[in-house]
Amino acid sequence: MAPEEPGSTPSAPAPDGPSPARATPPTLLDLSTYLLSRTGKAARSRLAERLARRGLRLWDMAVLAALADFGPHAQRDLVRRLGVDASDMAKVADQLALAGYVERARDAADRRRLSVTVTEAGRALLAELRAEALAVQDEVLAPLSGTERRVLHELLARIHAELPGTP
Amino acid sequence: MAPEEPGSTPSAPAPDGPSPARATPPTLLDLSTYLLSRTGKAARSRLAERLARRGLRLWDMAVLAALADFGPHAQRDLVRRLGVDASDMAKVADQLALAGYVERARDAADRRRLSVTVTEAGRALLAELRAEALAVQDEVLAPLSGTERRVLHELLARIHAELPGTP
DNA sequence: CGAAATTGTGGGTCTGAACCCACTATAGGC
DNA sequence: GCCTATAGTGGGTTCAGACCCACAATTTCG
Repeated sequence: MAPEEPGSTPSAPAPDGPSPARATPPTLLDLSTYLLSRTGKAARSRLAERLARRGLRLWDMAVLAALADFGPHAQRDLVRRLGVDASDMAKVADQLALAGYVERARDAADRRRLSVTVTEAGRALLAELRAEALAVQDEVLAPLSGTERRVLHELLARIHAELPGTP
Repeated sequence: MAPEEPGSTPSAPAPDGPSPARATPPTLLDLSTYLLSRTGKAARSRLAERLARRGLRLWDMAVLAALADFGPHAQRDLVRRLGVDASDMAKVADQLALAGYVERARDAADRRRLSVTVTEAGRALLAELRAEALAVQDEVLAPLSGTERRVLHELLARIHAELPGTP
């Protein structure tokens, strides 16, 4: 299991890297679980940070995307599609409506329902957010070639498709 | 931009999937950022949940791995290597020592330093945790073949290597 | 009609992660 | 010997995410 390596005693300047003893344990690097978790976290936090600068959260983007892709939803359908808590969705929708990115209207057929629709401003915002996400992607995937990025995307898509959403 | 699709009105039973209107917005699925974030989160939370059943956190595993891979560390070196807050590391080390997975001893040369060493119990635990991580990996990467998993691992490793740790 | 279920909302809690400061003990420069 | 820097610790705060309950308005079922 090769447990013996100096590292703590800097007597032998191991050819590991520039800084001393900063390397991640191989036991962790061997785990795809670990790499996936780490890179995923990097991607998420970078995007979240960019959205935060606009006063937005990741859920805001998800809601806009759902509305732009699939058309108007009742709030409960957004809840089902995105797997958020209904109460949290109410808050997100409220914020987005206040900022003018979506419009809410009582459904005439069932007046309990609130039908949510993207506005033009919402679509424009979504386009910008998409650009931000692509920028982050470019940062994170910097070491990969175009082909490699496509391969990665395809593999991740297959994994994602099989993940239990909230069934 | 193909914004028009029924989805909300279940008049047309689109051949999307079994459950109605549960599909993730393509705008999100197109982003490798999103897929990376989602799959990474799935991996991390699954592993975290397994560790929690043993009363452990992810950091415990990271510390054990560092000690097993690189030998004894002063606490401050663990802090540097893993990028944790010194105060938090103190707590983790304390827990691990209490449970008998590591031993702490004052460094004779510099009596401010606490030298942390894995015990046999610690190594045994790490082996079990590694097995748990591999089990999670098998769950998450289920849709991929062996070759594909190797490709994915290699791509992720390259990405991870270029991520700014905390320099 | 009356009872039961559903939709949206407001106001919480609980958890983990990350961070920060004050303090003690020790070391090292001068 | 003094003065500054460093190692570890204890006791916090802050923040986001997920969750949960009680409630009003409304629909639907018996």
